[in-house]
Amino acid sequence: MNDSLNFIEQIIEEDINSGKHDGKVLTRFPPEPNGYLHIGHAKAICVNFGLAEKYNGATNLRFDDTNPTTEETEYVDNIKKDISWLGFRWKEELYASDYFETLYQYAVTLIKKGLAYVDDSTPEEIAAMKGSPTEPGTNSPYKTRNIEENLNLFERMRNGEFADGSRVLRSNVDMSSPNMLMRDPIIYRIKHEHHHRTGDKWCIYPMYDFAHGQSDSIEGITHSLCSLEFIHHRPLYDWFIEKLEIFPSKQTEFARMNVEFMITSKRKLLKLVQDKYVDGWDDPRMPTISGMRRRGYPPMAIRTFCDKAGVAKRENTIEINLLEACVRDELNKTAERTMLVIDPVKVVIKNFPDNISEELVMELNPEDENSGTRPIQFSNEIFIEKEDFMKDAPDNFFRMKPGGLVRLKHAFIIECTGFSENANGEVTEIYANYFPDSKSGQDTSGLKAKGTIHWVNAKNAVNCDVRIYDRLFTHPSPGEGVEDFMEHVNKDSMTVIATAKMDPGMLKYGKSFGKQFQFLRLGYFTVDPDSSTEKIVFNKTVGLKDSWAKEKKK
RNA sequence: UGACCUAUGGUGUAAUGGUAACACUCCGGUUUUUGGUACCGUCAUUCUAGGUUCGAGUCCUAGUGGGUCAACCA
Repeated sequence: MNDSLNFIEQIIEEDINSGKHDGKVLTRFPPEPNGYLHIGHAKAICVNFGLAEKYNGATNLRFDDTNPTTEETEYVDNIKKDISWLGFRWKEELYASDYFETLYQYAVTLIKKGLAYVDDSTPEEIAAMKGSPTEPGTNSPYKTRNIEENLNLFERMRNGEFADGSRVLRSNVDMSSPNMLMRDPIIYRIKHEHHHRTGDKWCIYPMYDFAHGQSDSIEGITHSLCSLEFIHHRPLYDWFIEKLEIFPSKQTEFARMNVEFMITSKRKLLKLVQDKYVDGWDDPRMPTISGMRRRGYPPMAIRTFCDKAGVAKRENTIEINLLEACVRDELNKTAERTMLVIDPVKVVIKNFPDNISEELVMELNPEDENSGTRPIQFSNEIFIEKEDFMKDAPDNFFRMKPGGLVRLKHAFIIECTGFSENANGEVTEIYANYFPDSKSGQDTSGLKAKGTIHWVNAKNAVNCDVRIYDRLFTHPSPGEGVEDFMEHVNKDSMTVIATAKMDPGMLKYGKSFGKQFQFLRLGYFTVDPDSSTEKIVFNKTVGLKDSWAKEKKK
């Protein structure tokens, strides 16, 4: 597809070429099971799984569950569902908590080497001794505690003899390091908490820095890919591997992907849900994977998007245009076409016989020769889109206008002969004549219609709900330049339309959640789980490009 | 008064010391029974100052801008 390599691919190829790890590539995706996956995670998933796939390697799914107070099994299931939906398969499903005993022994090893000590200081004291980015820290009075005492104390920590927060195990590195993370970081803390997997077996839990890299090493992860914010952790990551003399996994950092009009902060997302600005984590406006799924974004479109966004180390904000282009591109190839009228007005075709209907043929997807067709019924009363008719139309308006010709998609050319309107000047009904010899596919009329519009047979049309979504935020970088990001929430991000008309044959898709359609000339839509076989609810995924909208502005 | 990362069109990513390119957007056009798709075209780019070199977007130094780091979170 593209023969230029990103910087991680270059590293991997160098490693393969030099015979490192026998040319094997093993990556990992390490979510903490305390929230829902979002577009940013999708990027990390694509990078980790994608690279492994490209280099004939594999990827472990490892839940980073070292903090029992925030983690739940419910999230584990959703995370697995999201990754699978994106189309990736992990080699092994693992948990950092699987390694608690090994990690404990690693800590003992460190203590025995004089590289870790039990600190009785309070959290406040430890913070004070940390120093600041510009000032070195100071040594804890417990830093010189002897090995025997440390071993004894650490064992008693494990045995539950001490209260939460009363003691910690710290690594013995360097309190004067310019890297704050090297200033004797805490590696074990006491938490008398129930863990979602280990239950009440443990009351001490390792910190991220003493779990993540070690887990990588235990699994034999060759390339541990993470976001840039962890770059300061790398010296520590390497330090533990060196001192513990364990498998040398290598951490490589790349920049997180930001997307215009989207937020990925767990706290902010939660606020939107709790304050009911959206209808749950899978609301189609949410940047969560479950939200995008419900919105109708195809998994392949999300993967293509992440690929096209690229991998590098600088701050970036990807235009939402690119995501929507990927979605359209995918759906154009795959979505079944049908006609639906969102804002209907009736057209009466005066020279078409009443009480009969004519069966016409509609192609399911012009981009796919094998997609087939479906029959549709034409009669003397149809609905068209209100905005496809203009009383006083300019020359560049190619749709329906008095005295003008227009093609009804898959049907006939009609000529508008008049209309009626109410006291407010709103058009209530339109009149037309059709040309029997202008039928789609067998047109012998010689007539030319500049425009083609979609329609629905009014004689048997049924109502459905259509939910139209707009951006969740009014600013491409929500929260920028204002005190509270909520100031940028778009209050009109969802419009529910209950007047839409469709062919009754569509009712059979009432339980086909996620089924995708292109409503001709309107956009891509998908069946929402709120649907039933009595009443379908469609979510608008994304509109078609609309060059008429641009033309109108001129 | 620290350390680390980073700087290429509007956006993102390439160019691995040798003609700055690709995608999306924008704008214009061709085709079209979706004002969609497809196709073609236009505009537009190396933060600044020094240095090394026959030659620097690339290497070096300094500056400037942006980002990150002081949770018993991950």
